Amino acid sequence: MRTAERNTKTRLSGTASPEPPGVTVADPSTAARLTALLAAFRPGDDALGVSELARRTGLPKTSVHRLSRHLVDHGLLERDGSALRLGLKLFEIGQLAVRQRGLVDTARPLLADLREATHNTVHLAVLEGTEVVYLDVLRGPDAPRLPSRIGGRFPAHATGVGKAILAFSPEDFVDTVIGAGLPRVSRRTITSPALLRRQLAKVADEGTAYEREESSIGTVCVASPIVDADGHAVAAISVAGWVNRMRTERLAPAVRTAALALSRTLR
Amino acid sequence: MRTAERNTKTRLSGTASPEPPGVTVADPSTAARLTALLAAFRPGDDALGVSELARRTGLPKTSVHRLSRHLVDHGLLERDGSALRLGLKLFEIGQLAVRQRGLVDTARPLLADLREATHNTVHLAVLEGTEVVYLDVLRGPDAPRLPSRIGGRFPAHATGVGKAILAFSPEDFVDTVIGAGLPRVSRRTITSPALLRRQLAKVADEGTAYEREESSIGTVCVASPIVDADGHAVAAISVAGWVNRMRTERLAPAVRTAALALSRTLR
DNA sequence: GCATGCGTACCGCTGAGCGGAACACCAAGA
DNA sequence: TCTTGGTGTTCCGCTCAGCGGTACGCATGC
Repeated sequence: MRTAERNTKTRLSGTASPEPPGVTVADPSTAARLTALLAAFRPGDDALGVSELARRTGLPKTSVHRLSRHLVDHGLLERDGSALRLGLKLFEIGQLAVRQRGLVDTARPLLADLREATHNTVHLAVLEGTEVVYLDVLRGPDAPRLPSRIGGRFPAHATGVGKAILAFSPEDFVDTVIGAGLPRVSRRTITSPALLRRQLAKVADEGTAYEREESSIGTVCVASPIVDADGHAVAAISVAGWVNRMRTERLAPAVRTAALALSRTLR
Repeated sequence: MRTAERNTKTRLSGTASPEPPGVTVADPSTAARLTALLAAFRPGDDALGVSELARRTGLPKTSVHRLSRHLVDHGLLERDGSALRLGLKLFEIGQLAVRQRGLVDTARPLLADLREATHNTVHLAVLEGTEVVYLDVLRGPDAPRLPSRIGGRFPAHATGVGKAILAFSPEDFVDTVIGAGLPRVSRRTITSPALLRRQLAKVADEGTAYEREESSIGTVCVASPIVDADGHAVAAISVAGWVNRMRTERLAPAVRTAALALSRTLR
């Protein structure tokens, strides 16, 4: 085997399993190594060194060195001295990735209206696995410091948009998410499968999902799904704000209306 | 040689040059092939088929098939039936790429203020080669249909932000851009090196760059560079609007002020 | 001095990647 | 109906791009 199996020796755990702990790449394909390298960059950090990347990916330092040189040659990475950062080309391609869906462009004006009308932060998100990915975030004028970030991820069950999407997704899909576990994000996060299912049933009935300090203390949110012709959710929008300043029930109709309009436009 | 050299036969040009015309990949490295595949997607198009991708990249259909399967496995591409589109993971990584620079986050509030004050579309862009890449675009309420797009490219010499950056860049850099040619974008695009140099000198003197229907007929724009401690431009911001509705001279101080403030904040 | 971290270079082995050939499929046109 | 030309996909033997251990130069900080 060509993979860096030797790395296990440093953390000598008696794992007989084929996959050592960490983010180590099992798949020896070059594509796997390259994506691992790109995915090694995390929200917080700036430029990373070869050694740090090797540590994160589980690849030999030598390999990281060579691969990164290739990626730099093609603009996917950039050199800053001897450190590496994600290249602008990735940003360009990434923008195309969402634009392809058409969702962002179509939703933009409506989201802007919604922010204007509510003076709060509005979100557009899709489901990816058990998490939501924020495609667009328009911050309100007096918005709280929300954990949501364009391109950022968040556990679906802990967000309004997540619950809105799940409520309009096939049953077995919800099972998968629940089966994967409901990690606690804030003090109020729903971690009980039964409670979640009860809430989702209500959401499916009303068309709007509420979230009260389940993702971060001090904030609440109302969400509603964007559905396709079959009634399945493809995305969701939400309005979020301070728990003591925002009356979620009052904003629900606005969010619901915008979501319905968007669903119709996309059809 | 392993590369798809055979492709030249179809367009049998007597090129003895090592690089056949088109976007064909000369570099036989896997990284090159993978990036070529990702870069094959263009702003307009939605999901692409294997054959189309093979045509665009110059790679054998078989290779595209295999490579794309790998990329799909790792989330960089997604399958839609048998067609392929850019994956959401690329969007996520792409967002990190700009966030790493800190520019976007720092500029956001100021750009929002600028839009609020001017009621026009504001831009944040950096220089990449001979073109500018838009990192952020905040559309004004009564904005014209500008060709600028987040993540989009545009020839530097034909935009306000481009001229602002060039005016505060090392001489030899400007030479390179001019040497690469000044393609005409609109009827009013500056294609004369001498005229461009004269304008850049004025921009360097005043700190603001103007653009009058040089990128698209009907629109004008005022721009000002974000400079580092050495006085070199790292980016630029601009306000753009209708040619007959916007008085660029009047907005110049606002743009200049915002740019200076941003430059100071980033230092 | 001597660790310990870094980024980088050398170089022989080898299997992942390669792509031609052939496949099944689905139109549109004869 | 049988082409013809376009898809996407599978097979399989050859081979060179990628691999990674080893080694080096250079900063750090005991």
